[in-house]
Amino acid sequence: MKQQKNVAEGPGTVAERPAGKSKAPKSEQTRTLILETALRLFEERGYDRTTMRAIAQEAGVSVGNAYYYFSSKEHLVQGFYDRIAAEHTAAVGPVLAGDPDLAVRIRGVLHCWLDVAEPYHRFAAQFFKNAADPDSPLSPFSRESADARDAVIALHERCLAGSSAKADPELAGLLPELMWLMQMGLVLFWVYDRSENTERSRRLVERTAPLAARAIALSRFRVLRPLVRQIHDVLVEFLPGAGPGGAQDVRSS
Amino acid sequence: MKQQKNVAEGPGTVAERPAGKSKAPKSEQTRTLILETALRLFEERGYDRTTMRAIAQEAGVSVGNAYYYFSSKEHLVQGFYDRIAAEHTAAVGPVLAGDPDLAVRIRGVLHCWLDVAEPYHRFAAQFFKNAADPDSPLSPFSRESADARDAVIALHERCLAGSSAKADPELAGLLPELMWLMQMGLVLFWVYDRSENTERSRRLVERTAPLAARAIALSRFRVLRPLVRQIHDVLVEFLPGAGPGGAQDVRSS
DNA sequence: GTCTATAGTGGGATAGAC
DNA sequence: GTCTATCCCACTATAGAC
Repeated sequence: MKQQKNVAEGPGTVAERPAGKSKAPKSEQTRTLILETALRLFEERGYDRTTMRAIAQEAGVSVGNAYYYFSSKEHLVQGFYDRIAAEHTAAVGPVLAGDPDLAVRIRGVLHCWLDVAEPYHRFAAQFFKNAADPDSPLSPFSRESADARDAVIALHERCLAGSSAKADPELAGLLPELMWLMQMGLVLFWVYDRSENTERSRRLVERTAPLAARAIALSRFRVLRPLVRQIHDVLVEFLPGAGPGGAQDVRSS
Repeated sequence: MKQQKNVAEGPGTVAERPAGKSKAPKSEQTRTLILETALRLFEERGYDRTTMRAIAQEAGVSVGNAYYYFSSKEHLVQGFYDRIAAEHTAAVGPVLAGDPDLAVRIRGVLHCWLDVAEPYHRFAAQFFKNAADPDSPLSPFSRESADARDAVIALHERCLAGSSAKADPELAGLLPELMWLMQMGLVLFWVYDRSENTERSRRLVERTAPLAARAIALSRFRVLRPLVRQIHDVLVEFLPGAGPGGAQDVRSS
């Protein structure tokens, strides 16, 4: 496997430019081709064992070209994020339109995520360390992830809004973000989950969803008033969106 | 601080030298030299920017030799773990012997950790991604970290045992582990903390310690009985030590 | 603006001689 | 146990072809 060897004129993919007015964005095609190839290889052989060389070769482009579109190997993963988020949003529709019982709704949303993410579990586990890097733009707390984060939060907002449960009014506004945090916890568990078909993650959802729903319902009880207030204050101070200045970057300012 | 350091087992450890002449095994010397050099450089320039070549050169050995003693760059970090744990245990003594108020005790234990860890913050932030890798032996959930984990849990056990607070009896046995989880959460926050002198992490402790203490105290209330029971069951099923079979490896078995 | 080809840098890790 | 030499890979640089 010396580097001398090259594709020796790859398959005549592409070639002819449509003469005239065809606005076929070739760049977009190439970009997509590289991304799809990368995600496929990631899924097949894992993140670490997929080299940029392999991605380029498999896609029939040069390494330089791959870097032209994606400035690092990590950037390829943003595509994975987007895909999973889109699939989750799509899959969660029936749940949000269905049963108003909060426990059922929470369980539904989280289960949907597990279903959508299942095929990528191996890849995600290998890749996770990169996402956990505080300096990485791929960290869920990074400024670059703010949009994705907000989308998830909005989803949980719909989940809560459509439910029959009533929370403490003071706490209510923070609950979507709190649910986002819960989901992050689930993702963490899932990434470490080695059980068959990530059964344990599913079971965790099964057990914690009703628990969360009950805790939310209980938040209106008088005995709990001081505790709830304390929790509220902590959340306001330390959660991403709610802090003073509404910081975009969560990294402890 | 060179002689007392006996870190883990290496190639030349414990070779039952019928002393006579107390000659420190050369291998152990080399090993220690490499480790100390590495930790110094990590602290000075961060994990990523410290190359194995630099460590070897600074220690006056070859790269191959460094790898002879530490099979990867990550393995050098185990020494860092041990050191921080030892320092924390030492520093926390007065707290455990002091005020029986639970909030004060929890705050004390966590603040101690922040104090001890402070000098390593830069390094830890850079290194964190490696520790977060589910496959890494340095993950807090790995089998290899079980001993360190148990030590921390034991510490929280003393923290709770010496307090005047009374928790729900069913929950009480699980609290030390729950506190470990809380501490892991703090570490996570701390690693992402970019504030001056990690002030925000300190503030988080200040705010959450009384909250945790109150929640523990409230766990005995009648209204909360079902919720507490649910929480108890979840913890039993999903926490490291308590599960069926008492799994050592936390990775969702 | 898109893309190829090639050469090179630097770092983690390893093989095998001594 | 220790070294030197080398591998492999992410990533960069560049010069030019379409």
